[in-house]
Parts: sequence; structure tokens; C-alpha cells
Amino acid sequence: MDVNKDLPRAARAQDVAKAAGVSTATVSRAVNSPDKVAPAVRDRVLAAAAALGWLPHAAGSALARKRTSIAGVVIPTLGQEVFATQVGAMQAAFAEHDITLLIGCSNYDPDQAAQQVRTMLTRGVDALAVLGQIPKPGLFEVVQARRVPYVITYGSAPDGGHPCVGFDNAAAFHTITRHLLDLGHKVVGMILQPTLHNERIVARLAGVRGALAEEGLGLRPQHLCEGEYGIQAGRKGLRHVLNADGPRPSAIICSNDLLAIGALLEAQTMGLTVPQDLSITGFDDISIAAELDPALTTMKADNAEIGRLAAGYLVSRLQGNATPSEVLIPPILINRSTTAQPRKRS
Amino acid sequence: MDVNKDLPRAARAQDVAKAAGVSTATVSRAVNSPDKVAPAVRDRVLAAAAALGWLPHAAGSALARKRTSIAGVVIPTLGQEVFATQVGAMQAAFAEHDITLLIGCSNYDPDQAAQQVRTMLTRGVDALAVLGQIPKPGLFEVVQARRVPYVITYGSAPDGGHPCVGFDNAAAFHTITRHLLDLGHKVVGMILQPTLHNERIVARLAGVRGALAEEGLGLRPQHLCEGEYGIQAGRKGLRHVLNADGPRPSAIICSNDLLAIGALLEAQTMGLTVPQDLSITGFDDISIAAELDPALTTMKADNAEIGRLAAGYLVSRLQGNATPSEVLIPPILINRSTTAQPRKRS
DNA sequence: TTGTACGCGTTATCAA
DNA sequence: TTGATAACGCGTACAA
Repeated sequence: MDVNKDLPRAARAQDVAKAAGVSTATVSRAVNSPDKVAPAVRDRVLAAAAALGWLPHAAGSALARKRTSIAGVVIPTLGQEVFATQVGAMQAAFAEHDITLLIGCSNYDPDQAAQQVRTMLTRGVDALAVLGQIPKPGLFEVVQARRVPYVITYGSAPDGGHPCVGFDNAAAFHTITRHLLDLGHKVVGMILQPTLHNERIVARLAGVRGALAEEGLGLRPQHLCEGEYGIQAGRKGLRHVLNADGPRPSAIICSNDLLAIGALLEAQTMGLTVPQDLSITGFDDISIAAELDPALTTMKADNAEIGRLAAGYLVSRLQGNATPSEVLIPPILINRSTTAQPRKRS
Repeated sequence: MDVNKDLPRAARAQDVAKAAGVSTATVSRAVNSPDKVAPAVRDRVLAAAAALGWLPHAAGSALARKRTSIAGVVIPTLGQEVFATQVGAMQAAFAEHDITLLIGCSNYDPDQAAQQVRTMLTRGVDALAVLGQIPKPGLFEVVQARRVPYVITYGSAPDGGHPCVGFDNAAAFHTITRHLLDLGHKVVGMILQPTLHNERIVARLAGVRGALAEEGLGLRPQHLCEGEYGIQAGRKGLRHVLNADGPRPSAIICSNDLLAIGALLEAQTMGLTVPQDLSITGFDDISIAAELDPALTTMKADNAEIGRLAAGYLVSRLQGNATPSEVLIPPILINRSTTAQPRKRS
């Protein structure tokens, strides 16, 4: 009873043309510019296409049109809420223009990122987004050589030279440091995810240092802990920073929310009361941040908006429009309950 | 309008052929079957290709080869750790065979899922994975008609008829219910994410009911709360279930970890001690589950393994091998600290 | 409004 | 081992 076994292969435009008694040109027109085809003929073609289960094959189409209607995005990993949000928004924005989004992961490895970019160019992407600054020099040269519009997202490109949609990581961490300084904190620690191959994190550290320096303060080496990414790293980082020599920090800045959650949990394990004994800040405002007790003070970048803007920029480039090459969304401070004035010195 | 002034266009195989003094056929061979080309000629071709920045265009290749080396996967959303893990593993597994993975999101909407499947077929995917059972009838008919190997992942297909790699949701929730029954719980509540268009959740409910029935017990309607997905829904669900009429449940089964986290937080807000006053279970073992205090008792399905197996199945189908059509991974109980014997009745 | 005919970039067949 | 040539499926001038 399997009718499928009879069919030698998928239907082509020619099969539809034959069934509808027209030429392949008319089949193409009926699908791509319906207004250029007589209504009666159009209906006949579409009916035949439906009957045969014909779907135009993108490879043939791409070859003839000289564009694939595929856009690519290279991200570090799918396993992070902020990246997933951004990619989801990009996908939706591109879909409105019938552009399919191809997603590639670099796993934070510049070589894999370069490989992904090459794969995407081979796939003939019409446009390309790369999430985060990739330090690999020359990564975009081959992209530029092919005249493929591209954009860097999530980070910023202070050195210029590349169009980007994102936010200023240094400014964001300046803001959150300023928040702590305004509360009266004098001794601040910081827990960082790996800075290797990740300019965004380097910028965050620089933002903290810059804000502290404005008050004549600095980050003691023993109060700076760079470790892995995640809750366990946050726990470990907090122990490291609080057990260090010298004056104990009254506030801990974490480079992301997961580290901050780890630090918060570890502080509670150590018997500290947050925020009275210790202020803690995160970054990203992942969904669980608001649900903790106490709720996490953090910063939020509108990642969906970044994704939409990046896709919009690329689409307008594809349409031949010149648009501003650098768009920065200001992240906003989400002032919840893990920050407060430091205890008075005894 | 036309920005392309300096460079006429991207290099083609013909340009490389001319530069290397060979034919396009040899260029193709040098890249795809190097052993069939004299070493000296091969080096000359590859050098010319590198010099010209030539990358073979996948559209032309797809047309000639009659396959695209693209596989597709349709998932509900990127924003969930379990799905992201599975897709990441699939992507890595396919990459080993030089197959690019195209990711589409259905947003839990059967119509969008069907649309994504059609998009993928238009893109000429060689194989297709769909995460979760899609109730839309006929979804796979068009896939079958094109002889495209496909597999359902994450869920199971008890009705049969479709190859799948996943786990038995009903059996998993039978297991976790059994765990609670063995601890002595008699009154159990359940908090569910939406069951609409999600057969996996329906199966989870059935698993709970089945295990309870074996002890002559049942799930009172007022102890069953179906709401949204997420921590807030878990909080709301717990209040709903605990404030209902009749005997108060001593254990709450949640259909996923986020709901369980919400229930746990809300229980603590209400002044209850978990697990002494109330046992709570989740499902998925997301990364934060182990970090909570108390750590969440939950179940873990090896999603990376599911992704690998699904990709492996499709690859072997593409290679013409017949393989078992249904693979079920048994999820394992992660017995942490949110479950215990119920308090003695006073 | 519709059909003819060619080209898009690559691979496979076949002959040399 | 290499080259000439014919597909692959579609879109689009151009002609009718």
C-alpha cells in the first residue's frame, strides 16, 4: 500500500509543468511572481505542484538566482541562554524575509570559528553574523573578499573596522562597579570566566578597573579569580577571593550570572548573609536570576533586540542600503537584592 | 546599488583550473578524491585554489551529486538546555561526516513544525530529525515520499511507525513515582507544563498515574496543576496544589526541573522544610539542579547520547544500512536531597 | 501572458 | 591519470 515506492524520485519543476500543461518558466513564475501569471494558469500550476508534492529545490534556485537566501551565524555554544535568545531572534527576523539561518558553533575556539566561517561560505551564505569578537586575524578577510555582508554581535569592536551590533562590555561593567562604589564599597573582588580568546571578558575586567581607578582604588591580584564557567567555578572563586590575604572584599563582581549564583550559594554555605555581609553582582539576567533568594542584582542586555538589529542590518545590506556600521545597545542595571551598603568598619 | 567594483566575483572551479593549467574535472578530483590525481598536479591545483581563495560552491555540488550533505533538525526551542545539548551533539556527530546541520525551531507549534519541515525539504536535506512527537498527522508523509531518512528524538513513538531515538517518558515517570511510593508517600501532587501539542508531557502524566494505580492510589484533580513552563509556574503550581481541598500531598512530582525549582523555592517561602515537610522531584537534571540547597532529586536522560545516536542512525541510513528503528535510552534517577520519607501522620 | 533557451558551479561518465 | 561533455533543477532574458 505504499504509494511512495512507485515514485522514482522527487518531482521537479518540469514534472509540474507537464502536469499543468505549461512550461517550466511559467511554473517558476507562478511560484515566485504570481502576478505575472494569468490567474487560471496560476491555479492550475499550483494545483499540479500540490498534487505532485513539488517543492522547488533550493540548490537549483540558488544557482540560477546567484544567491542562496541562507544567512549564517557563528556562536560560541548553543548551551547559553543569552546566545540562544539572540539566535532565536535572528532566526525569526530572517524568516520574515524567507532567509534560512544556518547556525554554527565554535566552542570558544578561534580555529573552529574560522572553520565554521569557511563552511558557511562554502554553503554560499548571503550574509554572516559572528557572535563575539574573534581575535583570529584575517577571519573576515575571506568574507570581505567575497563581498558577503557581515556583522559582529554581542560584543563591540572598539578597534573599529568591523560593523557590529552589541553593547560596550567595558561600559557595562563600569556601570555596575559604579553602582557598588556609590553604595560605599572600597574593597572589591572579581570572579571571571576564562579570558582566553574572549575579548568580551577582557573588556569587562577593564571596565571594573576603570571605574575603581576613578576613585583611586584598584583590584588587588588576590581578589581577582579567573576560573572556569559555571556555578561550581563561582563557588570556588568566592572561597579563593574571601580567603585571600589582606582586607576582605565587601563586594564581589562576577562576569556572568552563573558565577554570581555560585558565589551567592557559597557565601550562604559559609554562613554569610547577602547582601549585608557581602554584595554580589552578576551579568546577563538569566531567567533564574530573579528567582533566587535574595534575587540577584545584575545587568541585562536585550539579546533579542541585538539579534533583531543584526538581522535587520544584514537584510538592509543585502538590499543595497548603507546603514550605520556600529550599533550599541546600553545594558541596564537590574538592581535587586544582592547589593547593599557595606557593613560599617568595626 | 552595485558595490562590487574591485573584485569581479568569487573564484569558480574554472578559474582554478585555468590558473593550474588543468580541467575543471581535475580540480574537482583534486579536492574530492586526491588519490586519483597525480601528486604534482594535485599540489598545483590546491595551490591555485588557495591563491584564488576558491571554496567549492555547495549549490553546484549539491546539484551534481544529487545530495546536499545537509541534515535538518526541528526542535521546539533553542532556549532549553536539554534541547541545546542534544542538538550540539548531533551537530558534532554530523560534522565528522562533513554534514552540515540545519536547525529549525517550531516554538511548540505544530504548524510551524510542519513549515520548518517543508523549508528543510526545500533546502534539500539528506536526512531529518524531529525532536519530540509532532501530533500533526501527515507530517512525515511528504518526508517519506521523498525517501528522506528521518528520526524522531527525545520522545518515543509508542504508536510505532516512525523510527525514534529517545526514552520512554511514561516509564521514566513511573520510575520516579515508584521512588516516592517506596519512601512511603500516599498523597502525591503533580505540576505540569502545558500538555497541548506535547505528547511527551501527556506520557509523563500517564506514567505517574500508572505507578500510583499499582498501589491502588490515584491523582486527585485538585492535586494536578497544569500551567506554564518555568520557575514562576512552579511557584504558582505549588501554592495551587497545597492550598487545595482534602488531604495535603506529601510529595510533588514536577514535569521538569524548572517547575521543581519553582516549587522548591515557593515551599521554602511558605516556611516548609524540604524534604521533611514535602518531597519534590524534577526531570532533566539541568546544571543548576545539583547546586540548589537542598539539591534536587530528578531524572537524567543522556541527551548528548540521544543526539549522537540519532545522527549515527541517519548517517547509517544514508550509507544504505538498515538499522534498528527504535532506540530507547533509559533515564536514570538522580537521588539527591529533595525527597525523603513523609512525616508520620499526627 | 507564455514559451524557448541558456547559464548558474559542480560532479560523473566516458573516452583518450 | 586527465580532459571533454553532459547532466543536476531552477530562474530569467528574450522572443513570440
